[in-house]
Amino acid sequence: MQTTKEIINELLVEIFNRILTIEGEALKRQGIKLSMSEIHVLEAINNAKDPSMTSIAQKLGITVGSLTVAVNTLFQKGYIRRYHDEEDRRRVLIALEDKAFQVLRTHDEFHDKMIHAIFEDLKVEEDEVLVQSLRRVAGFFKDYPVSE
Amino acid sequence: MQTTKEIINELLVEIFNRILTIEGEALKRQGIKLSMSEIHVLEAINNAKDPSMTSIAQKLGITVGSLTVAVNTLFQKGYIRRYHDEEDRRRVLIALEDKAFQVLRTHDEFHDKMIHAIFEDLKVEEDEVLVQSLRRVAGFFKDYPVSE
DNA sequence: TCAAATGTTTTGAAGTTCAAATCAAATATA
DNA sequence: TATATTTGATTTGAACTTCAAAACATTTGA
Repeated sequence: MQTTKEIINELLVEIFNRILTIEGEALKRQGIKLSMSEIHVLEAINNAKDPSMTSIAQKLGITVGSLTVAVNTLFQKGYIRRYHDEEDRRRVLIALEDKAFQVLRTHDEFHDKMIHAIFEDLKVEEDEVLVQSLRRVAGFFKDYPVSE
Repeated sequence: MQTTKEIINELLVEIFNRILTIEGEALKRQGIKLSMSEIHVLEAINNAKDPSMTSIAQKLGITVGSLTVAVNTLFQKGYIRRYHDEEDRRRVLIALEDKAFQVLRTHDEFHDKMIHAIFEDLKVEEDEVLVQSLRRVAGFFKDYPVSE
């Protein structure tokens, strides 16, 4: 009999990678020539209250230098544009092009379908205890200090 | 108010990455010069019923070629050894060296502590509904077809 | 003003992964 | 039994992701 810890461990080690693969393959099938990490960058830009390099990099948990590299290619491919903050011209702000919004919409649709399939299979949609527990787990990690 | 889907989405996109980072940093603090993916390879070897290249690569969801590369460096570093299956000399079997068992023990201890901290914080240890739900979620992804 | 701090980019290196080519051993078939 | 095919693994070259350190630009503070 597995303990809760072992199940959580399994989720962390195996499942996460599998989901990334599934989503990556979906992108390919849909003819979208972006990797999952590029999608994550676009998502972070989309959700950013403050769309500056530092702020987005922090959300993604990568260095600003790494983000610059990613943003360079996304710009080349026409998914984003850069502009300077007029208040502070050191700051580079990023905005999504229409092309990016389209891709995010398509990706969200797939993601929703996948989650929907899970719920259909598991019948957990109305499971209030699960919802509460997951919310707490998510909250826990959200606030967990990322030493740096 | 977030929906269950949004919470799951958050878990998938943000939280798992964060956990990988946390665990990776713990390795560094402990003076272990291995990446999380190398740890995953060692774990897969450790748990393998059939410790052959093909079988381990399949568990990890990577190609056998990629695993060969990983195994080469783990061998260089003295964490594993290779030998041929005497029944079928094409097959290469992998075994862990003591060094690897030590690292896995240390890693497991940290992982347990982390999970323990979560449970202490969340008080979900005896939450049977959560356990059942997580088990089903894990099971779902385990069987999800990885098209290849 | 100019030194320090802050925000970003560039660069070089390391790690991960894949696909394709190659090699080695086992199995099937003529 | 020879040899063609299949199966298991390795090698190689390329792409991608990421980081750290150096460099650059702008702002802020003494």
